[in-house]
Amino acid sequence: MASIEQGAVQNRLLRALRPEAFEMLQPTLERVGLPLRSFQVEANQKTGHVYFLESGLGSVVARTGDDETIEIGHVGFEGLSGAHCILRLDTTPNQTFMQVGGEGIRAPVAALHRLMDEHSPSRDLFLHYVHCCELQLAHSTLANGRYNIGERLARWLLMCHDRLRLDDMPLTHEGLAQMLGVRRSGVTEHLHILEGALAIKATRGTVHIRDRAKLLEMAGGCYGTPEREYSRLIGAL
Amino acid sequence: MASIEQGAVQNRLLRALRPEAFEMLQPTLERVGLPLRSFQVEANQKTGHVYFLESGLGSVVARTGDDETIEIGHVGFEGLSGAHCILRLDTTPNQTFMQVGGEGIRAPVAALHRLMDEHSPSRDLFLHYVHCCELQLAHSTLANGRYNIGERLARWLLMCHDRLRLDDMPLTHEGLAQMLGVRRSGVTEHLHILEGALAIKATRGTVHIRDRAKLLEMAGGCYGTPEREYSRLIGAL
DNA sequence: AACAGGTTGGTCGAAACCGTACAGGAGTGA
DNA sequence: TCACTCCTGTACGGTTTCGACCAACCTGTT
Repeated sequence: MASIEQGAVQNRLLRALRPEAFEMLQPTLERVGLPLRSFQVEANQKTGHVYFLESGLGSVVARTGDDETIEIGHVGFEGLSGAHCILRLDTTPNQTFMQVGGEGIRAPVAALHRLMDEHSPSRDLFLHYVHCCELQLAHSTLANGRYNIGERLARWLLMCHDRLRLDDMPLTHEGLAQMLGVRRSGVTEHLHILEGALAIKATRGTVHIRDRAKLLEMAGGCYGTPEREYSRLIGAL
Repeated sequence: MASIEQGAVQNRLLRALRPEAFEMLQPTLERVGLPLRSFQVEANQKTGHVYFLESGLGSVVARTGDDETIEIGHVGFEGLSGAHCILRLDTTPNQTFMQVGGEGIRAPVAALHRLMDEHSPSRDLFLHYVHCCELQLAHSTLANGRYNIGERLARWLLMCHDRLRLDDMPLTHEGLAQMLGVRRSGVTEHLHILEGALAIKATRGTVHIRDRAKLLEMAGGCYGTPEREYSRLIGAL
């Protein structure tokens, strides 16, 4: 296995590590493929590795007692899956899987903990990342409670666009509906509205971002705060 | 100021500390009153103390760019306000204030950090608490996205009941509406339904819990997961 | 060329929820 | 006692979203 150099890494958390910290982690790192619908974290099962995404999109999903589900977190090259490990937990009731396939770099949880124990700037970096996730989640709560489908959809597409860095995003209406927790045909309808405003172009299995500014406008105040906090604390994407 | 003894403390986090850890914190602790609507955390302003609640109920609220707000967290004697400090941040865009007045014990943030640095079981305790907050928040997202007002109201009353340990809870329809992010009259209507089911009795300014089991039933799967995780990780209430 | 499976477009009535408004009651202070 | 404020009950029309459906369509496989 070729060794992994910090300069060649896409993941923003790995990049944000100081070189000496990266060196500590480096021997334990391993590049892995992350195919569509593969799981990085299963509910209530011990998590052995954290996955620093290089490409693709991961979704963290929560489930209630009566099997309702919704997306509660979004992971791309700006983050990692398995954030509960940062909080010294080996299990969580939530699950994480790839919504859009990609690849990543994984590290054993023990190596992450060693780094956090021995290097406080790195510890703070990861803790701050947890805070960003929490903020993102807070704004999902806000979005679900106070905004309509059109605004939430625009927000979701923006968040996805941030993470995939592709104008052609491989997404289906059905997938979007599951993430947003709404009806599939509701998504279809609102995609048409966004398309009518020339913000996007939707074709079978893909959503093409045509005018990001327009999309921002249509998301209202629903998008933004967590993103600003991320760039303040961890760095611009 | 009389010194504070661990045995006499109501707060579950302070109680869960090992005695030697409590001793480290003890000289910095200070009992304070927490009147209705007082703020413990202001948005984007430096937080000097964390507040371990002894009684009353705190609400963490998020706000979007266009001034929509919603409750994203609930704090009572089981937790503390200022959880972002555990993540080594001195500010957060969210705010925390007392929804029901009470009292608490505050500690300087620096003392909290010292304890977390020098005593890893305490560090883990606080990190686990952050995880519980995150989980609670995740389920608020889920509730707002997938459950109707009646179920969300029942969930909120249960969470409040857990934290206040009072059957007569001082709450107004207006206050509930703001927390849930719905119309005031929607709350009135659903309180009547809960009352019709003999789960509660609502009088001016108070909601009386009459049949908690009934309330659990009416909340559906909307309530429970975060609470179970709290008792697993930190201890039964 | 036919087929199967996944994806999209669209419809229907029903239900939930909203914004707004107003009136009456309960508590509070002058 | 009166005036005032806060809280609660209730109503209205209008909008959003749901649940359930079906038809059409695209894409790769047989």
